[in-house]
Amino acid sequence: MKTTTIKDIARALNMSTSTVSRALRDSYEINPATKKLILDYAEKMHYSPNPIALSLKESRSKSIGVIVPEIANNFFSQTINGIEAVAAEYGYHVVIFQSHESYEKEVINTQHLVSRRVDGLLVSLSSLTTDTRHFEELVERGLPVVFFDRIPKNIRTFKIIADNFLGSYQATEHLLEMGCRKIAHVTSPSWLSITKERLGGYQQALEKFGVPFQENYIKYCEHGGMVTDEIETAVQQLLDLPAPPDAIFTASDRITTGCMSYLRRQKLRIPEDIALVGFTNIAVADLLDPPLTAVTQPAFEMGQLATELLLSLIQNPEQEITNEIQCLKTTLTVRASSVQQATWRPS
Amino acid sequence: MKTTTIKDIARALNMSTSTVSRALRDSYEINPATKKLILDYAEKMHYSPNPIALSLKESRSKSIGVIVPEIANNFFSQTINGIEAVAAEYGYHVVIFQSHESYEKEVINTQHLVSRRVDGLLVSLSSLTTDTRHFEELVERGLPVVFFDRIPKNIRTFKIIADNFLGSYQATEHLLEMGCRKIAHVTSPSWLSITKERLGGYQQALEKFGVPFQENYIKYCEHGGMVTDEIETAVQQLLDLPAPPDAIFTASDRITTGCMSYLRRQKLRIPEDIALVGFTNIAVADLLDPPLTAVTQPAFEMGQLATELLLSLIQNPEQEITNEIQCLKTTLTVRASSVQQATWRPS
DNA sequence: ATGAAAGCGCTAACAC
DNA sequence: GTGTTAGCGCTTTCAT
Repeated sequence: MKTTTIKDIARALNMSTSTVSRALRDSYEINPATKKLILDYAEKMHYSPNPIALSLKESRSKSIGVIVPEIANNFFSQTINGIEAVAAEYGYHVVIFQSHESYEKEVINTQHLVSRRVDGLLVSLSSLTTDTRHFEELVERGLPVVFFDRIPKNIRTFKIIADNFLGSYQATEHLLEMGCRKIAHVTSPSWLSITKERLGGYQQALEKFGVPFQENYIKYCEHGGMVTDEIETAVQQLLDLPAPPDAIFTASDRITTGCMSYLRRQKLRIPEDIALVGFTNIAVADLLDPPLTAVTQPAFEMGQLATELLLSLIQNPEQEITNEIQCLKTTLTVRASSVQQATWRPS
Repeated sequence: MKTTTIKDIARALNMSTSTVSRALRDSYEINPATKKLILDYAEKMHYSPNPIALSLKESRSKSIGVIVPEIANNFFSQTINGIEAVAAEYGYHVVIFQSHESYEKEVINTQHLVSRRVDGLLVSLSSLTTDTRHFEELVERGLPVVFFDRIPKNIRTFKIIADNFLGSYQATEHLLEMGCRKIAHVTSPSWLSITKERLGGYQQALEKFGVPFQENYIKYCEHGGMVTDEIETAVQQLLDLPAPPDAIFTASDRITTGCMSYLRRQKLRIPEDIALVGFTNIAVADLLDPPLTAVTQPAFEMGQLATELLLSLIQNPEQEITNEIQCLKTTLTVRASSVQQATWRPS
């Protein structure tokens, strides 16, 4: 598509490109009459500055890269909404890549984005990422990077997370208050930050209630639930225990729905046979059978905050990183999946 | 972040930039020894070509723009997956904008993407778009544009849709076979292509069964369900009819869940009091209460196909547009929301 | 086999 | 108030 350039305008109006450039940027040095002439002509020709030329000149792309495990996921698509909202406001555009929970894809995505010359990076680690040197190196080379949700240890930069510990504590406490004592936890891989944080909250709640922690009630899904099989195996192993759980606390969108689906296929009644609470942002929690008790994260706000920090880092890369980790509150919404009809009345 | 340029390499190795450039592109004219020297040094310095410089030179950005109503939506996030898969394969990156079902935002997004110099555009119209001149003009100016799902009339370019007519026909036929005779249809605004196509299939099924079409069983949601209120008003109006419907056929993710949620709050039993079938790609249809009968679109494939056509158009803008509209098959999955227990047995 | 120079679109330092 | 020029990183034509 042929587009008008400053040069075209200059030639048509018989002046130099710098005059045109200055007029378009509304410089005070340009004669108002000339300015009007140029502006009118530019308007007429649909002139719009070429951002690529500008990027080249100013060696910045005005774009930020985002790497998430997957887009088709309530939590991440909500986060992306927040990211886009802030980015757009500051004139940045957003290039999104998916790791599909694969370490290799994450590394390749990173290389792509760097070679694309994004001005900064927003990352939530894939479930199979244990080695984060590909990011460390970038941070050392001075590229602004902000992590959210699944964050690395030992990389000194901003990180935004939900209060996974407290969210998980509250969910577990709720199950305990409902009378459950054999609470299983089906979660993401053990090495992920969110896994550790959530496991911590779970343990602390147990402790408060004097319920001993049992290792075999914890099941890790390596692929974060991307592989249906791993969820079903985990749940079946739980059901096969000598003392099968009376409740399951699940740690992500996919694990939660996968788990619920499997329990139903096994004809287990929720919550009568087994209670269920999910750490999930699924949109239709109250339309499920039964309505699902859920801990939700402020996904949109997390995306916003992460982007604001990234942009501030882009504008001032030398700034001191205080408040390295910021924690946003989760919300526990109690629904029927964790509450025996007899004992429960809506508040 | 300081990156290595061809110039840096040239200076370091004491040769000209053209030699370096040629070596990096593996030109036959370069002495193998020199070539190796350059390649090794480039490797060592993490050289990667600056795509911005390339874009400027070749006046193409190797990026495509996508405008969808919203990302946090099963259908569109699945489509985007398909888009990204194909784009990545061809070395293109994808810039996504959301219209949030607003005509004004759609126009602004379009301008943004054009001024960003995307090489092509992939669009699904917002529910409030009745005037498509902003796209017509681009197509006339020679920008490759491909539409999917919600497509305009009278713009001569490729369009990908699901077989909305047949999908809708089958859904309605199924309800009729289940014995429903008062079938309401809650759908998107009347002017959208998908609305017309789906209404057409609905009508044809009624006709086949000799059931008269009743205008007051059709409810349009102007904002495509983005506003919860419009859905609830629509459903309530249906329930208030002298002969309230015995079934509702809903036309999108949001309308479907909004409708289901309202019916439940009104303590209507599905399907005993009223059957429900949704034209929706919601992931957890079988976990809902009751499991939801749904017509699903091949969203991923639609994204793939649309992108392939767009890229072909980018590579050859002058090509003749044959097969202007391509139609992919939908799938009807029957679940409990449309089937009385007594009469139904799982196949 | 290698180098010099122009040009992609734009800005800004430096003339005049 | 306006023009000339160099340069952002890269490719490519035209020398040599």
